[in-house]
Amino acid sequence: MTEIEKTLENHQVRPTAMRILIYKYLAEKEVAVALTDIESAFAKAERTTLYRTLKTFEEKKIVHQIDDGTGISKYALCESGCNCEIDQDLHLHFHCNNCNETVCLTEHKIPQIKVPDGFVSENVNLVVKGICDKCSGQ
Amino acid sequence: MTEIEKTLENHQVRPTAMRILIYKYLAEKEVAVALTDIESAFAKAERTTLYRTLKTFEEKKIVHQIDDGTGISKYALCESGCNCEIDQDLHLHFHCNNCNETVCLTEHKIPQIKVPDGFVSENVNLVVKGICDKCSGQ
DNA sequence: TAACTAGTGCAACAGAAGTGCATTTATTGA
DNA sequence: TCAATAAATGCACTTCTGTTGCACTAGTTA
Ligand SMILES: [Mn+2]
Ligand SMILES: [Mn+2]
Ligand SMILES: [Zn+2]
Ligand SMILES: [Zn+2]
Repeated sequence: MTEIEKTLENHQVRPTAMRILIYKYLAEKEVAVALTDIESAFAKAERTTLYRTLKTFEEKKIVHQIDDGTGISKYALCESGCNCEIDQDLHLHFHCNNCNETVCLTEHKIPQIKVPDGFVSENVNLVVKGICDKCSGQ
Repeated sequence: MTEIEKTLENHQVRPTAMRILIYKYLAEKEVAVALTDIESAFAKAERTTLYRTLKTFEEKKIVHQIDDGTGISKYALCESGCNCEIDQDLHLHFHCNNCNETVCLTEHKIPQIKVPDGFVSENVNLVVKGICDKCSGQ
């Protein structure tokens, strides 16, 4: 049993061939991926299967969904520092206006946000847009 | 010439009947509105007209678009404190998980966010989700 | 092995966003 | 004032993303 298979089972996800492939793909990418990205990477796979795999991964906290403001859902593996389970203390995301890629900045936590009286904050989504390290050329 | 007509012309938007109505609608609502909201408020109007009116308003800085993470674009009038023009110093938005409405918290500015070396921050989108003042009951 | 459960493939649908083009309305200037 | 021009609107259609229903297959369990 491989490392990936163990990881999946730890999250109560049965390690099917497709799931292992998708997990590998996500692990190799350093950026958040959209469903269509996976779709074009696995031309032979069915879109629905990929879709449901992502949903399962999300539900079982293997990946977290990212709303980067493009209108397209992105997904990235939850790593240490992700803290998806507790829905608190989340990291921020960076979307590059040049290469259009979105990355997790897991080491950058979202600061405490004050809201007016009467409002109850449950969670926070923070996306910084600009130029990423690869594109800024430095 | 009414106040609204003046406002539209100040932004280089010709004050047609439809535009004035939509502006009024936006001004009366305290929450951010989606295209479909306007659509149902003006049953007789054409969706494309409403769509293009919002685009024009956005382009001319009469409204700002809000991405609240629901996947549906919302729009709200730019007021003093909005600062859309300079794409900096923006306010945060609050999305209620109960009533599903999104409001501008114009008085609440987005704090300065640090990004890693090599990354250049151009703008920031911050959405707090939770329970709004009306729904929290206090 | 039989019964059951989970995963996959295929088809179809829904909603939002966007485009092309003809028609109507408003503006301009001869 | 009226023709030429430009802007706004209405209608039809398309694309894209996400989502669901259902039949079939593979895997698990008793
Ligand atoms: Mn992330
Ligand atoms: Mn706002
Ligand atoms: Zn980039
Ligand atoms: Zn509410």
